[in-house]
Amino acid sequence: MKSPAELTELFRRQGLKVTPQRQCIFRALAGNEAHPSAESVYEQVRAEMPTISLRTVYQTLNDLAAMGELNQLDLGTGSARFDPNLDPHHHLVCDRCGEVRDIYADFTDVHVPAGAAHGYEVSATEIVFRGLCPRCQADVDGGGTRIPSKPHHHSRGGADAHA
Amino acid sequence: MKSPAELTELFRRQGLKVTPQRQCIFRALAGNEAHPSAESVYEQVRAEMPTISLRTVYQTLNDLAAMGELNQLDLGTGSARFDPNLDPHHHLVCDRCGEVRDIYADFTDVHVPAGAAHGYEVSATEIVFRGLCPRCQADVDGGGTRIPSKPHHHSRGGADAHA
DNA sequence: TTACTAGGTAACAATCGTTGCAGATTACTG
DNA sequence: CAGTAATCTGCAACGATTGTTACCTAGTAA
Repeated sequence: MKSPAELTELFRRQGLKVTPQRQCIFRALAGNEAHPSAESVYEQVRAEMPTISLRTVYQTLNDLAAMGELNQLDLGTGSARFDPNLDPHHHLVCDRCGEVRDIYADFTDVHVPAGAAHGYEVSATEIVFRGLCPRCQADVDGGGTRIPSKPHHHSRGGADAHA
Repeated sequence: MKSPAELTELFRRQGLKVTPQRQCIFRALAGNEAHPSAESVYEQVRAEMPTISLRTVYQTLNDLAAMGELNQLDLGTGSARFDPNLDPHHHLVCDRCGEVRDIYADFTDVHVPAGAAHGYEVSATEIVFRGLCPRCQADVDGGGTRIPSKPHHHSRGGADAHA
């Protein structure tokens, strides 16, 4: 993702206003490798701007995603995750706490076998490795942060792992 | 997935009762390659049992998934999808209508590069190819079924594509 | 067949994540 | 510095899924 300063300029060029709320969100995302959920960004931003609304966070995150400055991921952790890392990469997800880590590797040879595409025009390939993070391997029964048994619902910082 | 008859026996062995509702759901899933959502299975089953509740469908699908007789997928289409196909395979998803198709190919060489696992114990690898199904390629602006993701609401079996 | 009982079912409410709205507010322009 | 359109905030609304509970029934023992 671009730097807060570059995003500021980009927003202006697009006729969008650069509000303190937005700048604060830009800062919260800069270099953020935690793949935060909207709720998580909200918590972080709220430390600096206690009156910001969750609605505004969603709004800005969606705007950034629409502009391609942010990737929105749905990894089955119950809520959308936002990834400022725009380089081609894949993910490693902890089935228990929902932590997400980036995986860099050349998987350009992974493609739909000829004849199995069913006429689809494939535009993206996503590879997700699932398993247990080291912390959860040790904490198998314990009370650590956990993804709700069944997918969907709840976050409370939970999805962002024991980060 | 096992046949309705085999599932019936399996449920009995587990001390679970085999009700007409469950058998109806077993039948709805047998050989179903549409990767239906709970709502979709509900619609299908309701044609035969108009009084069945959506709650019962969820309950049974969850039971089947817990027993490993069904795979629950979260492909970012807005709702969970259930896949009776237990053979190792991957998926092709239409970004517009949410249709899902199975892809069989040997991707056993796809793995987390040594040293990039961050200590994770990887238990599964999921590959999702995203793009546009042939129908949506032609129907780019039209009023065909669409994933509700961002736009307005009102769906009704929407996630199951123009099936 | 009949009565029993562990489970199941249906209907309803609640929860979580996310978005639609409406009125108050403010960043940018002239 | 004022005008206007874009934003912000708070809250209601929504879709997907699960909790609760009061009846109901499949499977079984008698």
